[in-house]
Amino acid sequence: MRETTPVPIRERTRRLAQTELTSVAQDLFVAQGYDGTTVDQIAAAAGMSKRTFFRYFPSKDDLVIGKYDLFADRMAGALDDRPADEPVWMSLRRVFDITLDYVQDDQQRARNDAMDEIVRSSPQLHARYLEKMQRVQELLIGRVAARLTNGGPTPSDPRPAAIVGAAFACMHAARQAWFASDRSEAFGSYLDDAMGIFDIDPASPSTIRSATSTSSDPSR
Amino acid sequence: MRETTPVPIRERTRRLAQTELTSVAQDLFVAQGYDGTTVDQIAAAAGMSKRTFFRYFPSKDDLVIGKYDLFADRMAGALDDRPADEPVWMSLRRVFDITLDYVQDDQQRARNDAMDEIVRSSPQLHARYLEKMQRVQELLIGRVAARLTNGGPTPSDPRPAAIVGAAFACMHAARQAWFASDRSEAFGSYLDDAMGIFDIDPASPSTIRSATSTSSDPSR
DNA sequence: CCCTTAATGACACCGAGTGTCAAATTTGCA
DNA sequence: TGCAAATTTGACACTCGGTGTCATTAAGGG
Repeated sequence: MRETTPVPIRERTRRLAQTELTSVAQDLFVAQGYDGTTVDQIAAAAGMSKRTFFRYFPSKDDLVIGKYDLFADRMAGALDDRPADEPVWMSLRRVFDITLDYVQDDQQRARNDAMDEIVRSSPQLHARYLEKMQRVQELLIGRVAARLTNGGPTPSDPRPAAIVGAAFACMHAARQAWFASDRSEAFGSYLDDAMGIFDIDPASPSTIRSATSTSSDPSR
Repeated sequence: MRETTPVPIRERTRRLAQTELTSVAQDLFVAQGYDGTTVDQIAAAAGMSKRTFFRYFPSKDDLVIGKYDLFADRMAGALDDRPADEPVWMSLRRVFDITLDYVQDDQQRARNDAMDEIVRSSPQLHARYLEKMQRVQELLIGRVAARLTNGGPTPSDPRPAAIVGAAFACMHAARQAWFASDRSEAFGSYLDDAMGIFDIDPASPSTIRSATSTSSDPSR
């Protein structure tokens, strides 16, 4: 079928170096903290110079949060795989399923949790994590918008972004709650609970309303 | 009543210097961009040294996004002012009203919009903005949780965070849509539209469910 | 007017990134 | 295998954000 390697050898060695750096860096982070670890240390531990490190990662942050880019593509693909006539809210719930079986073996899971802990520990990293998630949402918003208005595009419609944002808020809330729990219950249950609050299909394509209603506050 | 000045003179001159710095910096930002403006330039333009700048602001970022801390207190206070028996979703909608009359005179509004544009232009700033918003939400989540479970506290309940997060997602979506529009319609209309998607009261205290339901995907 | 206290500036320093360029390495090709 | 081109790497210097230190200066209070 393919005579040339689908992933050229350049790229493969490159990724190898990246995973090596990530692994080495992670050990240093858990030992000294994120801010307490310099790029020089990481590079030296991986047997390269600081300058070379920045040829593999655009920044120290990206070593940690770069993986979320793959995550974005995964979710977008998962949404595309959902049947077009499925209610959007349900589709999003199903898309979040890929966050469940994202980790299979315990070895990988432990490393993943360690990285998440690092992200949570540094405000700097957490901020960039939120921004990455925002970008993920933007990918999905376009698709949701296409579903809702399967015809003439309705510009400046807040509903797609609201729906996707609300879904992510639910996922985030479930995640927080699950982390705070004893983890005896499945994460999916928390997700169902959070998203179930808004369990009616929030916006069926038939009930498109125009932005005309203006509510006033009676108690002011 | 008070013999001593409620805001001591030290603090007043300090704030004066801060607003002066903010004003000067903003001009430089619009002229050269955020990243293209160094702290040295800002400090020099305000007639002080770099070191002194960092005595007024902990970082260059805080000069821009520091104001959102006040915003957080405002919103928390606004939520406290809502009647306790009001549906939570409605209360949140009302809390967002303070974002509407946040800007009164056009002069201030123009400066505000310029700052928002700066925040939007820099990924760095945008990330920190999102993090600030997260902190605002945490303030509100505690209050919402207290409302929902007015009795025994239910730890690791994803619903308060989900509700608040969803409300903010709606506000953010409305904001985006409004900015993308021709601004002929009131921002409040967009907000009503976005939040109206989830117009049933999402979680009345009487319908507290436990995290036991586990949905399965029939189409898999 | 003096004395205490706070604000400031100058300086040195650190860490994240970036540009540059020569040396080393790898790859493709004969 | 051998050689030339392309790529990778390391070393160096530099910028910028941010911090610690300390002597100098300004301010406030009696």
